[in-house]
Amino acid sequence: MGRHSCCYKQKLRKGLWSPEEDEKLLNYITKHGHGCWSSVPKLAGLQRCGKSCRLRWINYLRPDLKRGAFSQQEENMIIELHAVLGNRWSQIAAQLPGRTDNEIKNLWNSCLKKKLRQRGIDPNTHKPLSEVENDKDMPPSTDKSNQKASVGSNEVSLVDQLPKSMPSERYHPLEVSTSCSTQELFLDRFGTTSHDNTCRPSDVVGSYFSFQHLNYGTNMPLSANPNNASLSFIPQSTSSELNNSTITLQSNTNPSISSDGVQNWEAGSFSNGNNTNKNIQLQSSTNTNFLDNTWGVAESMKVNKDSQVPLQAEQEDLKWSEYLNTPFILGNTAQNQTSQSIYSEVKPETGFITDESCTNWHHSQQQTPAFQLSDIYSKDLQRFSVTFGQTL
DNA sequence: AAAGTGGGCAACCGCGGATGT
DNA sequence: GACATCCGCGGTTGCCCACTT
Repeated sequence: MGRHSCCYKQKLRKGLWSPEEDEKLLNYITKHGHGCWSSVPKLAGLQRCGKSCRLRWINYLRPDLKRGAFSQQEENMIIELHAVLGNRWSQIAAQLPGRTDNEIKNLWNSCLKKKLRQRGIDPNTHKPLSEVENDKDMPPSTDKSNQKASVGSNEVSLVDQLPKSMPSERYHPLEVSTSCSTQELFLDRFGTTSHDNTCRPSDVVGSYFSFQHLNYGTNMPLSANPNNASLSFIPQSTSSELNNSTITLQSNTNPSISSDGVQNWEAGSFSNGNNTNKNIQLQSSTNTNFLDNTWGVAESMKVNKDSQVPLQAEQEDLKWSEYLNTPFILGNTAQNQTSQSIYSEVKPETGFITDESCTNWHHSQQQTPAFQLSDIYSKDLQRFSVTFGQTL
């Protein structure tokens, strides 16, 4: 495992950058691009190592950086993403245009962690502190789902290849048993193209993919249909014309993979009454990603006007923005759900509602241990949505 | 006014993955 | 396959500054 040879060299400046150094680096990269970072300091006339130059560029000099304090939406977004991704700062930063991983990491460590604790939420697990304390009291053997929680992450296990026919009533969080976390599951299944056919997304989505609503300040109705291996986005039925609106992520057997390694997922049958069969190209790339184009969950998320999501009518845009700022809900009865953020007020989460078409695993709020289920499923969904976008 | 303290931030360090030879 | 190099990431450190005593 090699290290930067420049790291061993002496006479290299360390510490804060001077304005002159900034100017040199900025001028050089503006004119020539960074190319090989190890050669940048020499060519730019800097007494720095390449790593230092790269860091300075990424965290400070890059022209697309957004300056200033984080907005509330951005903070919410970070919290939500952290709940999904854990300390994967670079992936979180990828969802926040103009923000760097370092910036987000600092914000988290200095500010957001504190805020969450003040609100009674454990920043590592994103669960209420009381619940976390209870978990600690429990013997390890009684809660396998928590054993996999990694340091600094809230990773929660997911059903691993549950049979399609498994009755939903039997599904209980404590029975969730996996050899890997949800995130790992998706990373494992989606993150590489080298897997054999048993590791396609359809296995996950189609076999037994469960979602529910997560009150992180977003309201994202989705459903999974285990019968046709599809993940559906069901806009909140705030108006009659949207009642039938769905975006179905067709889990094709073989998602197309472009030459740059980006897997392309076609969303079939996006319709809102007036517009049918609109295809949504779901790509995981820095420019167009799952969250950006499909269910960006915060107002601050840019709406890529070039995206292939065909938002034609202004009214439609408005409704989309509503969806993007409301919690994950399964089904189209989301208007009954309170959309208060868990981070605004700690309260037991309500159950989740599935799309009516998904009768195989329909859960009603009355008949399930909704809080536990929702706690797990919602995070699974968010992990899926983000991981889907980030790691394909 | 000086010293102490804590928070925020920029930068460094060390590691692992990817790639080239 | 072994090794070297580069890149990127996450954890940590240390400086700066505002605030308090």
